[in-house]
Amino acid sequence: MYCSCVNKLRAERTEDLIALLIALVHGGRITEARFDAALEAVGLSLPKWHALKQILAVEEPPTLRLLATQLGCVKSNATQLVDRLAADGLVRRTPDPDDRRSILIEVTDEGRRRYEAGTRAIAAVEEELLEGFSCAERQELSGLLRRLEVRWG
Amino acid sequence: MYCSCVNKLRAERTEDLIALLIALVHGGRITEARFDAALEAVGLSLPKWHALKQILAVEEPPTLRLLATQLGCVKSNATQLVDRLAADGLVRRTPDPDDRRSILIEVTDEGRRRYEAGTRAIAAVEEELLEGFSCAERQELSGLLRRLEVRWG
DNA sequence: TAAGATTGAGCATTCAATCTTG
DNA sequence: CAAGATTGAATGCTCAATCTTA
Repeated sequence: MYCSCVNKLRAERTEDLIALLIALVHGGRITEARFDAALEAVGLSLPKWHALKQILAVEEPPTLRLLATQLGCVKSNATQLVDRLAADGLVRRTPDPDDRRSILIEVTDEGRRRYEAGTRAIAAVEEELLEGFSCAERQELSGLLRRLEVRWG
Repeated sequence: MYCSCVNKLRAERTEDLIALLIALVHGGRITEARFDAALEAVGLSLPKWHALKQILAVEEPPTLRLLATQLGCVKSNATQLVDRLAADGLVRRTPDPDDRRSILIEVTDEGRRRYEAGTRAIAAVEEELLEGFSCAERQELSGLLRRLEVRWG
């Protein structure tokens, strides 16, 4: 018997499980909201910051296809995210000289400045959010989340 | 010194923190996606199921205002969620006899059946998602998430 | 036909403005 | 004017269909 929970009544146990996973969804959402609030001060959002991070992470300007893969989303989402970033003047679309079907995404100077300011804003919020957690607890949480992602991601 | 992490280089430590919190956001998202996939089979989504749960949780049909409070969202979101639920025939708007500004939200018979089917679908997915986690680990994760919510929520 | 990108429709969410009623 | 509800615009995401190029 792998878990002593089975001694509980079935209904209670189900409630506990729902509570646990709903808490995980909720925890993710409030974390995202905190990041967004911090990034708003520099004119970014978490998806926008994350996209800039991925574009800057590769040597050559990535295609939309590659960006979507890096972000773990569908192509059309990357298209629209780049639309919004371009409207903000943070990225630029350039044609791919090697394949006329593709376009390459470049980060502008302003985009790079914004990304760096965003990274500082994020770091500050992280300190605040994890303030009450010991190193062991952080590693525990990190390990559990990593296992979730490996199993389900 | 509350955490041995401080011995790491600043840059590495920041990366670890980002990784942890991004993992939390990601874990919440993939959990939500799994719930949504399971609920799709019964014609629901996680927000719709959650709304039905909250409406059924109170004695008297709640106002939109109360529903928004229960769901932890703004009024306009509750309005539109109820729009979609009503379009599906799962809830019904009725005027509040005590205050002509308010409307009350009632769950239809079909709505109640859908909610119960959704609850069974969710329970099945939960078993699957938490299969590899011991009771102690579940309690650990639950406790950490609860502390996050208390501190940030 | 395949692949890269875009567009259109829909869900879920927020904020700001508005309309009705208290 | 306050409060309840709605509407419109925006962000962010999905899927299905389309357009262009390989």
